[in-house]
Amino acid sequence: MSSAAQTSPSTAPTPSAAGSPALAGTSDTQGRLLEAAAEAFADRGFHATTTRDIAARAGLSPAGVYVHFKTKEELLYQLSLAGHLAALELLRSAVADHDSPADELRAIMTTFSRWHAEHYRVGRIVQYEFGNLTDEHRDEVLRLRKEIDAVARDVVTRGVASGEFVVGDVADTTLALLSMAIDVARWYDPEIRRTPEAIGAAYGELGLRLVGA
Amino acid sequence: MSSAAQTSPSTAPTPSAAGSPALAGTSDTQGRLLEAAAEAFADRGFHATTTRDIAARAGLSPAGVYVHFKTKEELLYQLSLAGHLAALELLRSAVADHDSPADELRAIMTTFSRWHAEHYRVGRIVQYEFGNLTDEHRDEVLRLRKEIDAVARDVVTRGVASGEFVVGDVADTTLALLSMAIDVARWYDPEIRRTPEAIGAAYGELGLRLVGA
DNA sequence: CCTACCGATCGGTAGG
DNA sequence: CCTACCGATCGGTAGG
Repeated sequence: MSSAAQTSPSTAPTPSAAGSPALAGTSDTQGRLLEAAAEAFADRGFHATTTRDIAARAGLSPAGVYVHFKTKEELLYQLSLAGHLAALELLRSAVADHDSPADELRAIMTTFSRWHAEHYRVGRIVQYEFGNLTDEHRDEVLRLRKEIDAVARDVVTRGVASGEFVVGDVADTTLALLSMAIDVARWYDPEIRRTPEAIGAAYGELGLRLVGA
Repeated sequence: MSSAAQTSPSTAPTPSAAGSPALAGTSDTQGRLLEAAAEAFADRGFHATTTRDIAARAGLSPAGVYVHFKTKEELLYQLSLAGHLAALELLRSAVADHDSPADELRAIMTTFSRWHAEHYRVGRIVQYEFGNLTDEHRDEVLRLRKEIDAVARDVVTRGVASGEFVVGDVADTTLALLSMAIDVARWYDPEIRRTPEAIGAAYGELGLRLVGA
């Protein structure tokens, strides 16, 4: 239900800048800054967002950002990391909760596309602001992206092996499946009448069609 | 073969800033500026690109951009407009060249995904820099986007009517079809071994699967 | 967490 | 199409 990665519930007053990438309903200043940055980065993009804008949205002075984060990129990194971790965890849970490739694939597509609708701001940051990370941070996040791909590819591979799926090419098909769900973050708008749940359900079925199941 | 919209082959020396959004292999200064801007906008994004960088790539002084374009956004607009026109023309031709919904859909998916690979820079500008246009320019381009959607939706609608296609929901399915092709611009990298042609062929078949044909 | 501020850069213009 | 430049803004820091 939450977009957050697992957060150690440290009530200890550790003001470390490497703090938890909570993002959920936190009301502490660090969480407010992350939420403000998520909104701004998703709406205007990383470079078009000023640290002053983030600070203002969080109710701080222009320099208030730097009390909690070393750089503007650090804010992007925390959001990107938390988003990737959440997405990976979501896919892994979807697979773990089912026991045939078809059910797993439906669950993956349902949960992944729904997530990109519900959390379309973080989704956009994950998918489109990736290139603005530092080299080190990009490399780290890239590892998570490969894990996400691997989870999906594994389901398709097993479905083909069991004869449940018939596909032309596993890699092509996996990529197209993920594309459908990822692109939701681009076109989703909270104003539209389709709910994230309905989108998830539709994409679960579309995913099965793509593998001939 | 070309990414350009129809260009009046004006050899007349009209140095108008409203000149042709050629983008093809033009070697005139305006074309060089557009190509330089396309590279920079696609690689770093609109806001992260400086007019000085564009000018340098085109071999001009820092202020050289303003000889040909009123603002940095004007450059983005010309690229976005030309890209949308090219994409729309491509889809219309694909439909015109075939005479059953299945063949039309395969052609649409093949050409659209191939185009997003071959012209992934312009594709990224079209899909992801859209929000950086001025209100007027965004409205104008939005009309083209709706026409693009309409071409695809019409093919799906006719396929359902003729019984060739079986889909859950026409709008959902159309959106998912376009998503697959559009997302190519996000992940495509000229370094990979898959060619734009191979991607097009694969996506043509994937599109048919999605409509149960 | 704030005030005050700096150095750098940027889009755009003046005036050839 | 260039040189020279301006006004504004921005990320980040000093020093409380």
